[in-house]
Order: sequence, then structure tokens, then C-alpha cells
Amino acid sequence: MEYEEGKEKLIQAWGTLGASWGLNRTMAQIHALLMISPESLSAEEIMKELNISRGNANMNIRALIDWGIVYKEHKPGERKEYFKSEKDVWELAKQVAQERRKRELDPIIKMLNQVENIRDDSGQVENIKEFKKITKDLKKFADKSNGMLDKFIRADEHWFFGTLLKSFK
Amino acid sequence: MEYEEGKEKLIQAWGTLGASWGLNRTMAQIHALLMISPESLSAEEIMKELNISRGNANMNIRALIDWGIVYKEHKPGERKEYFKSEKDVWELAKQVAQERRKRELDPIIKMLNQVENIRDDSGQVENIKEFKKITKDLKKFADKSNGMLDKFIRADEHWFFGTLLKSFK
DNA sequence: TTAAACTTTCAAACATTATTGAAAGATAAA
DNA sequence: TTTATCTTTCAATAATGTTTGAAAGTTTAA
Repeated sequence: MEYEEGKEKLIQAWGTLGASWGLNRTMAQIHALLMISPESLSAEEIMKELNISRGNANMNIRALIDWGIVYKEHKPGERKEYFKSEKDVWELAKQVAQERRKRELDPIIKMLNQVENIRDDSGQVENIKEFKKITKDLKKFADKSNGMLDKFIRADEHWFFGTLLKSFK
Repeated sequence: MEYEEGKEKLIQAWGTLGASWGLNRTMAQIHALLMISPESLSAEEIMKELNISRGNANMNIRALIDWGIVYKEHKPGERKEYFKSEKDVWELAKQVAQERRKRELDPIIKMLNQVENIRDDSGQVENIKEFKKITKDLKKFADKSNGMLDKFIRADEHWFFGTLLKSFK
């Protein structure tokens, strides 16, 4: 396989993956492009490489910076902004985990807390019983997951994959 | 808070969550409804409860069954099909992890394998070097994640949350 | 200042995905 | 069989999400 073909494949696949991870296709493609690029790239270069418009490039680069997986860079004597990606896959994973926790897990936990004290006087005894049981279970699970994610985000790769992984039997 | 309000909140939040987990909104809402329902429900009841069409209900119920988190049930003497959800949150999590692995991780690993042997003769020495480095790192990470997910899917809750969680410091 | 180089915004156009509902397909009882 | 009941399909439509591109905004150098 030639470089160009491989590059194309990676960018496409990463785009698809991104879509199921809360980023959108273009966002993930820009990220893939920056990941495999040895030098940081300007908005102009990204637009050209991926055939996307200026606005699209700008918005998605900002979103990536927001997620904390792409950084702005200023080259000395240059007016333009350049962008580079976090290249450490472990850091990347932690960053994504953190962001998803904020966007997904936190709201669910908040909702479960709100919902836990429903009044049980509307005569729907069985429904309410089941509702309480399920929300309690979900809350327990969500809290545990939250705790684990917290540790994961603080963990370092060596310990995680070295020590922890081996403890799975 | 009243039961109806809590129910509404849970269904909405679950729908939103589902959207970022590879199920679609309606699919996740049906699932939420079945989860809190002490009795299994018919397609008719689901349609009415969530204000969705027959076709929509049918397709999404099938998809949930496909994911392995909703089951068909036949009541004796009844012609209609009834549906009930997996209610064990741990089982649910494992089932979802398994599906997502199949749909997301597997394709990426496949792509990374395809891409790992690019020819390095097109004169783009630096690009190719970086490409190989990144894809190698990604592959390593993907393989490790795959292994962990495998174990997770086979693990039981007590061991996982009891033993393992404590090993995080 | 002014002008050039760059970045950001956002309404309109486009693309994708989800939903509807009516018709066709099953299935079981009469 | 036939009929009634229930399920599935799918083309049309609606809803949602993404992209464009031109105009407005910002920054820097002269």
C-alpha cells in the first residue's frame, strides 16, 4: 500500500469512529490528519488537504481545541496560527474519557439525583416500586463508573496497562 | 416530584445518552420505558406511551433485541408479542460494551492492520515515519483495549467493582 | 491611521438520519 | 379455507445535523 492510500484510509476510518464518540466526522478527520503530520498545519493546509471550507475548518479546529486534543501554535515571525495534535495515544484516551464523562455521565448522575425522591402517593404502587429500584441501581452503577473514570484519568499508562491489566484473569 | 414527571425525565435523559452510545434516541427511550416497567409491554403500549408510530416502534424494538438488551415474551393465551428489558445494570453494561466493540473497535483494528505495511519509497520520508509511528501506537492501544474489553465482558460484577476498583489508588 | 493578512460568524443550502403510515406479509383461530 | 389480529416493510416526508461562503471582525505592521 502506498502512503497516500494509507493516509486516506486512516482519515476515513478515524472520521467514522469519531462519529460514534461524540466528535463529528470532520472534527475527527482533522484530528487524524494532524496526528500523522510531523509538522503543525495551518487552517489553509487543513482546508486543502481535506477539501473543506474555511468556516468548517475553523469551527471544527476550535471544537478540537475545546476537547483538549489539539493545540494552537505560533511560529516565530509568522502571522498565521498553526495546529498540532496531542500525539500520545494514552493522553488522548484520557482526554476523551474526561470530556465524555463531563458531557454524558455527569448529566445522567444529575438526573438520577433529581429523580430519586418521587412521591409514592399516586396509587401506582408497582410502577413506583420498580422505578425506584431501577434508578437506584443506575445511580449505584453511575457513581462507581464515575469513580473509576476519575482514577483512570489520573492514572499513568505504565501502571494501568502494566499492573492493572494483568489483574484481569 | 411526581412519578409521571420522574418517568418523563428518565426517558428523556436516557434518550439523549443513547444517542452518544450508538443507539438512537427512540431506541434508548423504548429501552428506558421497558426498564422501569414492572410488566412487559406490547408494541401498542410502547407506541402510545412514547407517541411514536407503529413502524418506528417495530424497527427500534428489533434493534434493541439485536443488541441483546430487550427480549420478546409471549403471554399464554395471547396473540400479541410483549417486550421486556434486561434489568440488571451490570449485564446491560457488558452487553453494550460487547456491541460497541464489535461495531467500533473491530473495524479500527482491521484498518490499522491493513495500513501497517505502507511502502516507504515515495520520497516522503518524514511523513511516512510519523505515519508508521502513530499507527503503531494506535494499534498497540487498540489491541490492549480489545483485550481489556474481552475480560470485562466475561468478568462478574462483584469481582470487578469489588476487587478491581479497590486496586485503583 | 490604513491596509493587508488572517480568523470568526452565521444564514442559507445541503446531506444524513429518523419517522410515519399505509400496504403487504404472517399467523392462528374459527 | 376465511377472517381477524398482529407484525414487518419501505417509499415518502420530516427532522436534525453539517457545510459553505461571503461578510464582519480582529490583529499586526508600516
